[in-house]
Amino acid sequence: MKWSKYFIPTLKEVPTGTEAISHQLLLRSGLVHMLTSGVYSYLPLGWRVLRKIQDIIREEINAAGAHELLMPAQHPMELWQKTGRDKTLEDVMIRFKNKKGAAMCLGPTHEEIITDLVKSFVQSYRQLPVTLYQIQTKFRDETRPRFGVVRACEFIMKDAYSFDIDDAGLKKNYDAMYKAYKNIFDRCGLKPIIAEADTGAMGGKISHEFLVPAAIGEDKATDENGVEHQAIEVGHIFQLGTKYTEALGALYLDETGKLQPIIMGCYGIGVSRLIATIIEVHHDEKGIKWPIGVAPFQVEILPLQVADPQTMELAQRLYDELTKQGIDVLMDDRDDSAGRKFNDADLIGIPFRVTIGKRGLQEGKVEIKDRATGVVESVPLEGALERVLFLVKK
RNA sequence: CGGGAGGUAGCGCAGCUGGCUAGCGCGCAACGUUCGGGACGUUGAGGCCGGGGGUUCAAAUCCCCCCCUCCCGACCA
Repeated sequence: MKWSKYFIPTLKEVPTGTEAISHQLLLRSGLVHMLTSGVYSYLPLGWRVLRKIQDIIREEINAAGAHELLMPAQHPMELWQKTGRDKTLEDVMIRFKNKKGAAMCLGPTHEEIITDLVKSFVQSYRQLPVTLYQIQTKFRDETRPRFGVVRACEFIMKDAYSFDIDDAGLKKNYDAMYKAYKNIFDRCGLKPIIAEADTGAMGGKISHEFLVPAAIGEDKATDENGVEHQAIEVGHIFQLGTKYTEALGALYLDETGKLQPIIMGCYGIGVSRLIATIIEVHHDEKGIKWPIGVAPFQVEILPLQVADPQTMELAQRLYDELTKQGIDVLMDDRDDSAGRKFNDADLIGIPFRVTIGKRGLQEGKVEIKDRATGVVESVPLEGALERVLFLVKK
């Protein structure tokens, strides 16, 4: 991607009314734009990051044996009345009446919907277990949205639901998700503290929260040394049991021909919250330092003299070769001052930066900088491609 | 929902004890000079001063009501 043809509206100054570092950097690096409190657009660069995160989630959740689907965002209230959560979640539900006068809401979560769906198709123990998930927008009318996308009124969530014939099956699925979650957060460059937690309005007995220590955390967990941290909840998994399946009549016939309620688990990850959490953990005073797995681009090529044919020819060649190798490359081809291009590069935090300038070219060299470590190396032209490939794949 | 802070150009801000045509920096457009860490000069475009009502010869500025945003707390699947 060429910067001059792309859409990266960076901001030099810290926007008013922002406190959280991640909120400031999300806005300054042109990743998101606020429409109203707690409601955000994801700009091209931010959307790329979200898609990278979603790809990681899909890989790991699929590997845990779950199948992706997509459920509706608008729900009949009738379904929510059956579990009583029309009352317990009343405060956050965005409700409306459709043209026919039916009471509806925008889904704050999907236990009722998935249970109703599974009930329609599953009648026998032979059809179980099954785990389904989606990555979808949730709607919650938060009393107090906070810290940009950390606590938003509209946000992207990965929600998975497992259905089993017994507790042993649930435990197995639960453990598989637990492992998948560890892999996902690890690949996102996060090291969450995993804590047993209250099940709250979700119901069920056992649950674990995945908490990433960060200054703006809304939760507190306690780590293995007994030290309390401020932390952001990025994931939460629940062994729900039969709360929803009994309320909604999701039953199956067991081997003996007896009707039994399906045993359920649910597993959530705040996808859009992750982007902020990653920034909270990976940044410095100059900007974001994306972990390579979620970076919008892996390499930024920064030609300094765009009017110089030799510089641009080399930049273009490197761009083409890296792209051919499947690397996501951003080339800052703007005819702008070196200072601005360097500062923007630091701000948007692409992991590896290749600077091509007259100074280096006279010695037949280009400069490769690792954004995370700050290490700069000067490499000969002919070895540049190999070196970048090595660094990216490491 | 309780408490606090704020709303003036795309962004960051000044002006606010009423008083010239509403300013500054950044950004944006044009031209010229620059060209390895947010360059410089000249010219220019861009404002219902959050909205409504009131006081006054005169309101960004004073009074009343409303809206919006942020922070702390309560709440939080």
